[in-house]
Amino acid sequence: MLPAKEVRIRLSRRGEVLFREGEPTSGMFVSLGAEVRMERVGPSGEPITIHAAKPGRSFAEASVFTDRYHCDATVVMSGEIAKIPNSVLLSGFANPDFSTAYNRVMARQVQSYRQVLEIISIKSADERVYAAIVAGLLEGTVIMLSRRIALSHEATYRALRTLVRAGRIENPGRGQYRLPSRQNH
Amino acid sequence: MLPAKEVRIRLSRRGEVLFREGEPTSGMFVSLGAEVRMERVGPSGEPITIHAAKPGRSFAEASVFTDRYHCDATVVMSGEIAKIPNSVLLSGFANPDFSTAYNRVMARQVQSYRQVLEIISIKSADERVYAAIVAGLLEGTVIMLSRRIALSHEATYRALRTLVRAGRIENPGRGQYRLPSRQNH
DNA sequence: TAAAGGATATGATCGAAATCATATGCTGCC
DNA sequence: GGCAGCATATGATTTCGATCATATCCTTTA
Repeated sequence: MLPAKEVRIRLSRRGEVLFREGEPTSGMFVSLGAEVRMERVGPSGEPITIHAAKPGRSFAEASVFTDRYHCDATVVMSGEIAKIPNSVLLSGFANPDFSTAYNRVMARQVQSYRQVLEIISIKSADERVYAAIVAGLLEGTVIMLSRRIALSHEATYRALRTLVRAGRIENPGRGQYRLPSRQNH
Repeated sequence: MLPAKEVRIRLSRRGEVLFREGEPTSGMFVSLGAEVRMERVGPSGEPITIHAAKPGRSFAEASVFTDRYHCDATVVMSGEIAKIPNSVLLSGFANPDFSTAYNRVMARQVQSYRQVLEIISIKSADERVYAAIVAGLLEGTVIMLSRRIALSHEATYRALRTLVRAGRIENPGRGQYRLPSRQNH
């Protein structure tokens, strides 16, 4: 739906700076394999992380609506990154199909963020991990899950163990966890 | 940009419920003068504030892509609220100007959720509260802030006190907190 | 104007998660 | 094959936020 030749895909190396706070905006990005951290410096000069974009996620979507980037974007894990120039995205809005599809993506994002937000608000580690598994957040390693739900990985492992012992989840093999197949009608 | 006659504007009174979790979606809303709080009840029955929509802000934007509302919306301050039916919004995507404007709103939402997510991931109460203030999340009461950043209000008050004592924020009056005006060149 | 309810504020105690520590299994790679 | 690095896993200790408790201030309302 977007002109493919306008979307540039580049391999970005760890340490590379995609944009800095205050620079004129040029476009939004979609990480294909890289991990990018966006941060601002706080009033006392300390870095404040705004967002950590992982592979498959987009970032700087608001670029097209503002004239300056409001944070720094640094590549923390090398990988490919696609860049969609402001002009391309803007002209994409003239296409109803693109507009609808893009908005669906954004709406999903909002929903998923709300869900994670809710899960993180659960105080008990056991219930938090359980809710995360129910929500399908256990993709990849346990450590990645633990970071997603703002819990130490030790606490996450312990919660998983507790849930297994309580029969609320299954542990078919080392490092593998899943909801029980509900034969229990 | 949208057919005016399709957009219903109503005066909503404090305490009125616009929609409840689980109800079929009928449309999204834009607050003109009202303040609306969206919350869900957590697993332990405690209210979790998802979003507090102030005058000029829209909410329930995902309505058009989902069939059920996922939270309760209650009017906490009387005022006018516009309702945009799903069908109207969908046809609005045919209009490039509307698509662009609407996307601006969504991009802002995504940005704000990401930021809150990062802030909640900060373990230290002091740093969490400080980051929240830097992010401009201290609107309304301290208790509302504490719920937004998933911290008990007692811990939030204590963190505020610590930050004031450390000179990182100012406390010009009871219940008032703000970043220092940086005369510190 | 008095009462009620909510926000602000802070002290005391407790428990759960963070942290530190250690060990093993697995995978990639030189 | 052997080493390095990372994920998995769990024990021990500590710390910090949750919780309970209490008091004042302020706004609303009866």
